[in-house]
Amino acid sequence: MKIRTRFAPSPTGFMHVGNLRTALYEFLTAKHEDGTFVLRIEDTDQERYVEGATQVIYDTLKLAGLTHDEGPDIGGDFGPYVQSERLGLYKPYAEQLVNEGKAYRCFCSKERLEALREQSESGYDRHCRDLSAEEIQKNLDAGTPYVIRQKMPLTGVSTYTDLVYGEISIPNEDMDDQVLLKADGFPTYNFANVIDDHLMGITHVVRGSEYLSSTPKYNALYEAFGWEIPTYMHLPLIMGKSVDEEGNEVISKLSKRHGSTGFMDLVNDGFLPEAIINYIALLGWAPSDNQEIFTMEELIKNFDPKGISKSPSVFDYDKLEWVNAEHIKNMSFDEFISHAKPFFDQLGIGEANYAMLEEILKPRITRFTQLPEKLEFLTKFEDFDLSLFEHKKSKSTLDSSKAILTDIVPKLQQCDWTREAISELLTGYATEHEMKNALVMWPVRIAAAGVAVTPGGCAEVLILLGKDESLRRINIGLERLMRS
RNA sequence: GGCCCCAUGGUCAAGCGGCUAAGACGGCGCCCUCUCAAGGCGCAAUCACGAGUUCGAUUCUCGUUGGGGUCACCA
Repeated sequence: MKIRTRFAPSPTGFMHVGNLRTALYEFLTAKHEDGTFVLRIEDTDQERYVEGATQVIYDTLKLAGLTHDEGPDIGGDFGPYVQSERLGLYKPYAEQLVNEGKAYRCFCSKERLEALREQSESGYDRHCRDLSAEEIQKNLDAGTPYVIRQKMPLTGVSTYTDLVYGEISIPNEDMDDQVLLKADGFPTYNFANVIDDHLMGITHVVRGSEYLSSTPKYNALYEAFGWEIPTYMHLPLIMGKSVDEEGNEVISKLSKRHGSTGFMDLVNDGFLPEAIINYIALLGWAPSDNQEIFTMEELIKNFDPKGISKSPSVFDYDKLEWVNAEHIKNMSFDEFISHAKPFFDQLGIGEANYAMLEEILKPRITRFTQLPEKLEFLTKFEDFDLSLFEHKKSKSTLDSSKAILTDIVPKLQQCDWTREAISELLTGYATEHEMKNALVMWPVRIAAAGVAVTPGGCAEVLILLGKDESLRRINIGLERLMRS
């Protein structure tokens, strides 16, 4: 039988990386076995409805490369895939269980339940579980609102096997008679979930470990209907580092206060979707070899639930940054340029120097959003501190700079403006005067760029600036040195 | 608090009764080098604690401690 997994998010308008990782593992579990990945929108919570939130889900999945095979937008044989369009479907199932004596109507008021919860620390007292037929009829006649609860076993232990955590056992007495149908006739989340998963033929339920202890409740439902229980795969949680009021570093479940942890936030910060996917795949899972950089195809091929760990893992921005840089380094020339072009355009950089830009920038950025800052010297040139000309390691001083620039400017004016020619000119000058390259390169680069740090060396800086601008800046620098 | 789960360096982690306890990120140092990166080399840093089982425990069992999750007519 083909594996079928589903991603069942609530449209909240925000896709947390934790949810995204769950979706990723669901996707990988299915695709590794050539199975089917289903998208189901769980939008039954009217109060939390957010305009356009469903679109955020589609956009995120598309950008992340988690393409679903069935879903509200593309259809499939098990629709509808939006829970709000399935609302009428659940009640008959609940009533079936009532008729079979596996569930019952509970007429208890919310006030009673609340009071109950306050005094006894245990759950519902099963007050309505054994009402007589007369009592039930009386309540029905009186129009008392009711919910439908499932009769849970009173004694014994429920056990199931999770693919990640192994055998999990829960004492039955700890399980409440769970509500299946609410007073408004709508199903509870748990109930709808089981019905939908069964009706949609879901074989593997992949979800966060917060469901570990409530899974026996789900199983009780499958059993009541005589349905096959799916394979479970619970995932360790993703944690974040933050600082508390006292300034101590604390580690807790990932949330908004841990910076940008939404997928779209990360993308806006310059992280590549494929790098984010790569990184979160590694959060809580390790391949059998030591591979760290993966394409989606490789993830699909290598994914194995055996490598999923049980303990929570901390989201590490530094490692994400590194993964992102690796993906950039693995890009082809065209890929690199297509990502960089918007920034180049913005800075007015033409295609002429693309080849060189790719070469010098690729190993120097970890995110494309750093491009404007790296190239800022091209458009911004102010009077800089002359001490920049001093550099111990190159043995560069104000005097040496003055002398070398004076010598070099006329030669540069005659020079062909190519990388090779400029390099040859400068190294040739150094050799001729028995100087280290550094001594002559340093002042030229500083004078032209006006900043200490540039991507690429002297020749590259001069090429990027162009002959006129380079000479203009170098002359300004030289004049300032003369005056000092 | 009850119940469930988890526990290897700062972080991600390999390990599955015998190892000098992998690897990666980050940190530090050196090399390369016209700056900064990239790259190369190296260093520091981990089995939470206590009992067992065993010839031998990071590995198996129990307990302690710590962490997380969960206890709705919310999803």
